[in-house]
Amino acid sequence: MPSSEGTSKKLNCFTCQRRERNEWCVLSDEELKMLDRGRVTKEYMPGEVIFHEGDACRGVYCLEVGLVGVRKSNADGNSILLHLNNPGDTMGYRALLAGEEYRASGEALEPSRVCLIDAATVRTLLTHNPALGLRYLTRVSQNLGSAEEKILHNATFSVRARFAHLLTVLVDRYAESKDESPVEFELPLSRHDLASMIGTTPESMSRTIAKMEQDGIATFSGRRVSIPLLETLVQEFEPEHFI
Amino acid sequence: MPSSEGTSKKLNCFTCQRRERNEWCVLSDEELKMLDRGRVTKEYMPGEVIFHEGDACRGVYCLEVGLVGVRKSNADGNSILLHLNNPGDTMGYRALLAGEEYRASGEALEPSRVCLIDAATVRTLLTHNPALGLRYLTRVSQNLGSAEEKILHNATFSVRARFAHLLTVLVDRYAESKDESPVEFELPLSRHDLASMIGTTPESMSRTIAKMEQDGIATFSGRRVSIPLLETLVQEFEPEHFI
DNA sequence: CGGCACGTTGATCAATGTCAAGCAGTGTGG
DNA sequence: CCACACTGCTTGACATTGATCAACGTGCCG
Repeated sequence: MPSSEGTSKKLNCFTCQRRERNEWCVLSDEELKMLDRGRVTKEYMPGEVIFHEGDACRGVYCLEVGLVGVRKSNADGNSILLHLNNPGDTMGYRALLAGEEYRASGEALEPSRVCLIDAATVRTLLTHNPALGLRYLTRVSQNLGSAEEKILHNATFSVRARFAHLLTVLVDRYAESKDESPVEFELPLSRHDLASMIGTTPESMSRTIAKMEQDGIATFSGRRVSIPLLETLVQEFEPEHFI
Repeated sequence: MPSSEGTSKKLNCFTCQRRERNEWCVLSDEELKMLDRGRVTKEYMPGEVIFHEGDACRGVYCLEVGLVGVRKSNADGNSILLHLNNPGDTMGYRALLAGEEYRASGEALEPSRVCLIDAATVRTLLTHNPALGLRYLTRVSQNLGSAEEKILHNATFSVRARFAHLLTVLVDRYAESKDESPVEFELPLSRHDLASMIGTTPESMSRTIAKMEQDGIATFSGRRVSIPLLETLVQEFEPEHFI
């Protein structure tokens, strides 16, 4: 699904629709010009790696079209899927801002178009426009909050509760409407990737799904999900022990 | 152990020894004056809460003396210990920078002296001195890296491996010297808190400790630990499967 | 003394990982 | 077109981990 909107012969940061949704929205025209000069756009097919854990930071990646998964793995070959990035999202900024190497890998999960903004350019923009830094400061601080939330979540919830939670997040992001019942939508992930998002195995994932179907929480057919009542799903991880 | 060094009759940000070790080191004299005006110092006994999860952010806390644990808990009453803060460390900046409420609580684990820098003051300093913002940007980005590391770590390692890892971290921070064998030092935490740092129960903690003693990894007597060989401890979480 | 927090230990059980097999769908080469 | 391999998913059997519940010892403090 390349270039659904961009029949634009010349793609650039000025005409980029996504810009309103990310940090670059604070840039002046002058700075946008600089951003555009520091940009290299590339297309990736599913499975292709955009940046790799351990690599020196090349800059900030800006997703224009597609879906990108951010993975992190340890020495034993285990890995987890930390984030899903949608069009408009930026990636790789953590490494740049921390002055480190990438500590996770970015991999296209759908055909994607990604712009790389050169590290030197981003650094120049950061010193040039303090508002950009503050913007990132807010963003990274919120990310840190979410990450710490996730640590607690993983430590104290069961696989089933974590999956229920993940499902509601996916509904929020990928379902057309979450107001009608049943809510139906297409999972953007394989079973394996679903499992690695909640830190479990594909086998446990499969069993959890089967059990939740039995309990009438949701029905699964391939990647198609139907949830009769969102409320029941939410109760899986929000115990309403108000007696 | 109050005021081990500060027989200074008048405690302030200029004479504060800790300042060199945190973000405030980038401030000018003028700005330091502002910092000092926005400061309120308070002492806490073990168990006392310094800031509380869910509270509106009052500012940034600066630990001068003592030890503070940062806890996060969920609706069911489970909780984990996210960080340990030592003199010179600052706390609560995540909430301020994200523009959120505190999402964790700070609790004195030892008698502590803590300065609170008023939120408005910090915000003024941030807009006034971009270097401070960049400093925090680096800091928070590194924290985010550690948090994501921890997510992977918790998801893929056993309780024993996680505890071994925690022990090496504690050795780094609290042992006099880690070059002599055996390494000996005093744990700054109760069994319960050790457990909540790696997301397990005190019972499992106890058993893990017992088993590691049997295996000759370390000996425990109350809070006193002795580690014959650091290398063997490290191997508990760094499998050297180079065959 | 009695109560209480802390730590340990035992017994038990549920949750989850591991290993192995099988099945459906898909593409490939003969 | 078929045989084959391959991948993703599911299922079963089993082992292991770790949580839970309960009991008990120890030291501390009123």
